[in-house]
Amino acid sequence: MRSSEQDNQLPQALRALWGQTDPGRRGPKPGMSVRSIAAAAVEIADKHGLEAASMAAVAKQLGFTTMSLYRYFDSKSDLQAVMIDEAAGPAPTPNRRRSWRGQLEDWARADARHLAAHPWVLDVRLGSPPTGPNLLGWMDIGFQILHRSGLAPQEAASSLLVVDGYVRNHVLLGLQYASAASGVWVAQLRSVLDPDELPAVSAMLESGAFDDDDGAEFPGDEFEFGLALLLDGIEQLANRRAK
Amino acid sequence: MRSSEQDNQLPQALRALWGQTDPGRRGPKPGMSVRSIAAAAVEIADKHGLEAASMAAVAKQLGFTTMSLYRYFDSKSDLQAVMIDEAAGPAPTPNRRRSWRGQLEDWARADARHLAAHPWVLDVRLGSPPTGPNLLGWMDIGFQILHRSGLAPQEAASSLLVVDGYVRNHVLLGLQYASAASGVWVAQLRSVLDPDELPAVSAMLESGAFDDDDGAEFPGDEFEFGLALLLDGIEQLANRRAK
DNA sequence: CCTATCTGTGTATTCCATATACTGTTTAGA
DNA sequence: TCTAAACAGTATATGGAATACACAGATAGG
Repeated sequence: MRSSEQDNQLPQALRALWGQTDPGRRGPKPGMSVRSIAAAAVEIADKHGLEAASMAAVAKQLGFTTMSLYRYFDSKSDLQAVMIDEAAGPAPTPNRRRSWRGQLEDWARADARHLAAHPWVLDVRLGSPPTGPNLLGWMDIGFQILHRSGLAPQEAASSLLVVDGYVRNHVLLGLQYASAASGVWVAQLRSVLDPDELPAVSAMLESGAFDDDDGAEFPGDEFEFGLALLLDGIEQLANRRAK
Repeated sequence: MRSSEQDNQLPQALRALWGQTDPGRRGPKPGMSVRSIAAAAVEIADKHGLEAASMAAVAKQLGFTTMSLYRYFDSKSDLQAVMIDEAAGPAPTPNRRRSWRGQLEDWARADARHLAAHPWVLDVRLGSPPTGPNLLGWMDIGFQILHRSGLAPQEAASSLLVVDGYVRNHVLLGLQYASAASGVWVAQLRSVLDPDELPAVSAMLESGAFDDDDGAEFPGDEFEFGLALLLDGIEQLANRRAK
């Protein structure tokens, strides 16, 4: 029981991230910090996946006991919320020379690179929208860019979510389809698929559209294809608004 | 060790779904089936979330012991793969009167309704693309629709993935933002945000773009907005192809 | 200086996925 | 018809996870 008044507060760990530290400091100084713990957890997740970042593993990495972490985080899911913010890092600054569309493309590519570097981020299921400084920083930059496109606030918000959603999904699917197991997947399907029942998928399989093209840089052509699709749509809307 | 020859096979549970049953039936008849187990698990997940669908809980629901399930599934993640297929159900048949664009809209809306009915589906992290009959059925219908748009196979595949990704993300965000906790989230942000550092997010907050509009039907306007954006892009591409 | 307050520890609980060995059943083949 | 192989479901055990709770020592405000 921390604050019995109104429990609509942010979790303690998140408040710490925003520098909100209640001054009543009596006992010993903390030996760790919310950020340092999250950083250790990120390191583990980067190396061995989200599952490996258990409370015990993180604590061990820092040389403390498992339970010590609970002085900083109410629960593991709070830790993960901060991990995500930590992994995101500060938002990229847009290149002022470029058009809003170009800037939004850059934003999306940076987002994609970040997710590709920390794929486990996609495994974390948050119960609420982001509340960490870094993630809100990304959001802020995105809104700034779209603001200049002339879209109404509502539309800008929706558009950014669409772009972010696209990026997340693309990276996720990329991990699923383009992995080394992709050839395996195609083979598995072939062994089981009835071309009469699922003609379109079968045809797609034969067309080679699903075949491995690894060795491609990231973000690659597929990514740009979909992104352009989206931005076409947004631009069209913005032009309509401008008239 | 099941088949030591080539272990690029589908997991036993998935093969069972496709009716591939190796005939050597000697012992007693199975008292359950891959589908019935998955159905029970879906029921639990629908009611109490994915976490509640533990092997023990599912087995208990069916009146068997935990370990009995391992006769049907090699691992829990296999179970979840089948759960997703089970929850998806058969793909919707497109309305032949509508244009391909209209049919694709319908497809996306059906997808959204399905996900909203089984939100836990979004929590399942699959290591590979779908391999179940129902999900491939959805895929097939989607490809059929896009085939009629005149897009090349590669483009059709990408486009469908983009649409599906959009739907998934929209539902996910919908659960996060539009939940009853949304007002809470806005309040939390207000308590912590510095309008000088994050001007665009702050402005967005004040503009009311994030305020609760629950009681809205699903899929709602937001959904249609983004979907139209996407389809505009796809249609443009298809027109370019048609020329 | 002393005591409330805070940090980190030790221990225990509960839940989970899953390995392994076992019991009993069915049926193919002799 | 007999019998042994193959199979269904069970019992038991292991190791790992999150986290509750009570405590030991440190620190600083009064």
